[in-house]
Amino acid sequence: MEIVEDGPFRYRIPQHGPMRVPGVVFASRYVLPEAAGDQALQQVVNVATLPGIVEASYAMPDVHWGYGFPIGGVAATDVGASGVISPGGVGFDISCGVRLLAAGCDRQELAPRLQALMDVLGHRTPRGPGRGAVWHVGRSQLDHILEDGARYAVECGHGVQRDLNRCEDEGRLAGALAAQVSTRAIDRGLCQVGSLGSGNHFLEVQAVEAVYDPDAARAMGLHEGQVTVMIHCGSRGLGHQICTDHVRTMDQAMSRYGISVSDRQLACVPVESPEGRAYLGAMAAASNYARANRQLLAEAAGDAFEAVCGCGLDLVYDISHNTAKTEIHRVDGNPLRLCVHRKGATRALPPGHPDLPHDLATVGQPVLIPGTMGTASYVLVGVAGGGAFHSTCHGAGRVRSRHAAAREVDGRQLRADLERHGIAVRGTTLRGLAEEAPLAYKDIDAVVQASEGAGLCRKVARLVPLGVVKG
DNA sequence: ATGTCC
Repeated sequence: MEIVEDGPFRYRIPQHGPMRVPGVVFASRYVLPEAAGDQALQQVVNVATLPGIVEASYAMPDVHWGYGFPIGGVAATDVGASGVISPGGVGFDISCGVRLLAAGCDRQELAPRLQALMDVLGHRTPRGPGRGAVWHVGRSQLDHILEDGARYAVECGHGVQRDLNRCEDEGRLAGALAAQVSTRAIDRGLCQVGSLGSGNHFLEVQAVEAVYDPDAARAMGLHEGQVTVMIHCGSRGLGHQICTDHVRTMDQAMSRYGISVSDRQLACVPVESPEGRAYLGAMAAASNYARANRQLLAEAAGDAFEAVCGCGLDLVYDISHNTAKTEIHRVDGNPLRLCVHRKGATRALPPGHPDLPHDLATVGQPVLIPGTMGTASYVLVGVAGGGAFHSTCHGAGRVRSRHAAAREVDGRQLRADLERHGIAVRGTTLRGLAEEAPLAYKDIDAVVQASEGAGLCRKVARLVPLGVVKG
């Protein structure tokens, strides 16, 4: 495959064959080979063939192989030109995302209480595959969650209005259609509201190690030495089931719209079709479920801090990195209504954007980047002129399969190494720990450097782990 | 990511 270096941190895959647009990969020379090592770049090419795609099939520096679309992929389709929506461009974990909370204490104050805090957090945070939840709800309450997301959780007393001001979409994605969520998806969702899940999901207690942009950090409520909590999780079995259901529907419906794709995992239909509207309605419902999920976990973490440390947690921001959104963007000078797929990619709105909370209007939108377990995480911010429809990376990006990582890493040794570095671990299985070993991921510092170098975002702060509750 | 296959 031909790849042309177009500029610093920017590579292009020229349009060829059935591609409707070129591929554009944001990466450094250091990060690119890792992306090219698997099928991810072929997936960038495959996405470029989808009906209605505009500008380019984009890949962020953390790109890696995924279901149909690469993880770390961004693709926008022109809704008015029969542009398509594809569940594979959102991912199985619909609205998977990150919430960052700022604690009212610094790391020195926390140090003598860290183990006790981790014990309480470990005890109160449902995790692992299957059942277990902070909030036990019935069918009618679940319908409200699907409709109103974190807003409903706050209405029920699980948080305060300020939380919603610091959530993407104010904690509620409009357009949810509970009727498009199958009974099986509902059943899976009932017993998981307020739970981490497994895999790379986690709750981490961190400290702000470095501040690169003091003004932005101050506006976000962050300073050097401060303790933070990062929660990374999604829509659990409910979102997974919705993806499964609608991929099947679209796979069967595609040919009626004259669409054929090279990979069945790219199943898609026009945004403006009954099947497209059904998926987007169900996807919005799962998004709201994920946002309520993070709201409930944050409330439980705040209770743990109050009990052990005598201080609370304030929300910095909550943002998803697996979504499809209808947005207006200029393409070749013309404003178009686009369906922007971000799969393992984070929206990064620039200063002055109308969707920002008013107290962050001049700062830009916080972008929350979870690193690999035991390494750093980042707070970034959107910048003016950001490419890929104002998108950036979402994390380190996997470079080794779970299987390979588990084969190469001894979970017991890894846990001992983390503890030796002062990181308290409240984990799940040792195998689960081994699968998330740092060697299975790209270097988060290199990914963030490439994202910033490509002009997609700017660094605000670097966070280091003090303790981790593993999903 | 996921009651890691209905």
